[in-house]
Amino acid sequence: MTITTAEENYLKAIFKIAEKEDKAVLTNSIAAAMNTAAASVTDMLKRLAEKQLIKYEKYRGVELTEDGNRLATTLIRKHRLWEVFLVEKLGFAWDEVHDLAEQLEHVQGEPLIDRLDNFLGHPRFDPHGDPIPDAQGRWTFRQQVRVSLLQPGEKGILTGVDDHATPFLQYLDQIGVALGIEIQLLDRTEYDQSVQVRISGKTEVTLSEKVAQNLLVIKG
Amino acid sequence: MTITTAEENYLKAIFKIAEKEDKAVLTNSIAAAMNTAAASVTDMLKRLAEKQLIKYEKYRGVELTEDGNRLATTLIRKHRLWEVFLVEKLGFAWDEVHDLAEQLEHVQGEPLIDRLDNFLGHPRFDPHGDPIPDAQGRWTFRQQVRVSLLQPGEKGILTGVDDHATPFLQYLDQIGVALGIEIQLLDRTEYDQSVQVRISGKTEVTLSEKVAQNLLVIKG
DNA sequence: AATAATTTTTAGATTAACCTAAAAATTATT
DNA sequence: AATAATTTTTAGGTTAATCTAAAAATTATT
Ligand SMILES: [Mn+2]
Ligand SMILES: [Mn+2]
Ligand SMILES: [Mn+2]
Ligand SMILES: [Mn+2]
Repeated sequence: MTITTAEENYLKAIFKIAEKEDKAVLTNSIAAAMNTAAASVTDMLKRLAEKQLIKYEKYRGVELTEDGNRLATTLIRKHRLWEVFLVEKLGFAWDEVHDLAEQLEHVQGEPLIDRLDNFLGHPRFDPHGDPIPDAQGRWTFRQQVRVSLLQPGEKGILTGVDDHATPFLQYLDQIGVALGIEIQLLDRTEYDQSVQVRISGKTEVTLSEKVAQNLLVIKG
Repeated sequence: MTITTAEENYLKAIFKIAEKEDKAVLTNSIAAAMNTAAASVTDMLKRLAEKQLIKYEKYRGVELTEDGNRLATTLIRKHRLWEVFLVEKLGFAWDEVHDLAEQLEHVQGEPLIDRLDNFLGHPRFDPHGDPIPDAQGRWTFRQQVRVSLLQPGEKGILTGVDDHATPFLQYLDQIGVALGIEIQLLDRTEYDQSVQVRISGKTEVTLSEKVAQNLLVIKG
């Protein structure tokens, strides 16, 4: 049984939606995530169910089977390892790698990804701070908190971003925010919930609530 | 106008056939090279002609246009650069990389291949000794000769192999033949045209005519 | 509970890339 | 030149992946 690129992409989308909300994943959420018509999703769900990669009940939504989960996890592993390669080895910026990784993740061949992992030194996080499951599909969890939830005086190390879109990442570059830096919350403006923060113990900048919500730190 | 993976593969096949024989490339040669039915080739030729990537005259065969030639050249460049990456960086053997490169060559994105080329140090030849066209599509030519055509006493440096199949490459590994080694022809047996050669000034082995025909050296 | 709104599925098409079998064109042989 | 053999194209189908529009099922509201 062979699995297509389209099928892989659906499995990944289902995995990511299920990650957030723990109910069954509905047709429309998938359609939204994949930018396809709901009818196309129904079509694909039938095929995936046929291949035992999801459990599908008409009108009730879907759930990944163990096989489906394993495939989705591997795909995410591949995507994130390629992103590390593109940034660490080829020198791409963190806002430039997603679309390339979307293609590279579908290249088939187990030895390839194992050797790539080895070449990169078994990285546990990708350039956006997202965890990379290991060859056995195990995840690394971290206790992260949004900058928007810090109390004045509290600080943390930036370990992730929630929004991966180019304009956001380039904005962060511009104000000197990168993974690994220290962010201290100085003050919060009640009116719009914007926050003043100190970056790396030096620069002070104001971040909108939206920006602060997309920055994830480990406190301390 | 977007180009599909299948289209790219046809262009490459046409390029490679045209490389050997200088007449127009016929439907059946393409069908043989691609392992598809002749009718499928005709189908594709119409599409490629529609896109101005080939000049196609019914029953008369095809020729690449300038656009088609450029795309085929780029595809070969990508294929061979990825092969260098897989061998040099990931440690694959030279007989293991072709199928992976067949997939990787279709990953879209100009900056990717330029950065990869740079990362690899602008290699001019792939792991099988085949030339890698540069970013402008220029080829490096070398004056190579088959070991089967050497005179007794003559020697050369192995710079290429004509057959890329795994069994052949593994056989070469086994007898200690690799790119860059010196091969000296000691004697030829008239009966079956097999040759005795000295490898790296040390080992002596007998090569069948078929093997000797697939080894390319630069004399001297 | 009946009706309205929303979500999901079905029905029917389309496109790329393949296929087999039959027809047409070209090339080789008598 | 006529016939036979070969090559190529056309005709007609299939499958995966998409779409729009209509029908059916579920959920929300009166
Ligand atoms: Mn990504
Ligand atoms: Mn990422
Ligand atoms: Mn190859
Ligand atoms: Mn090669």
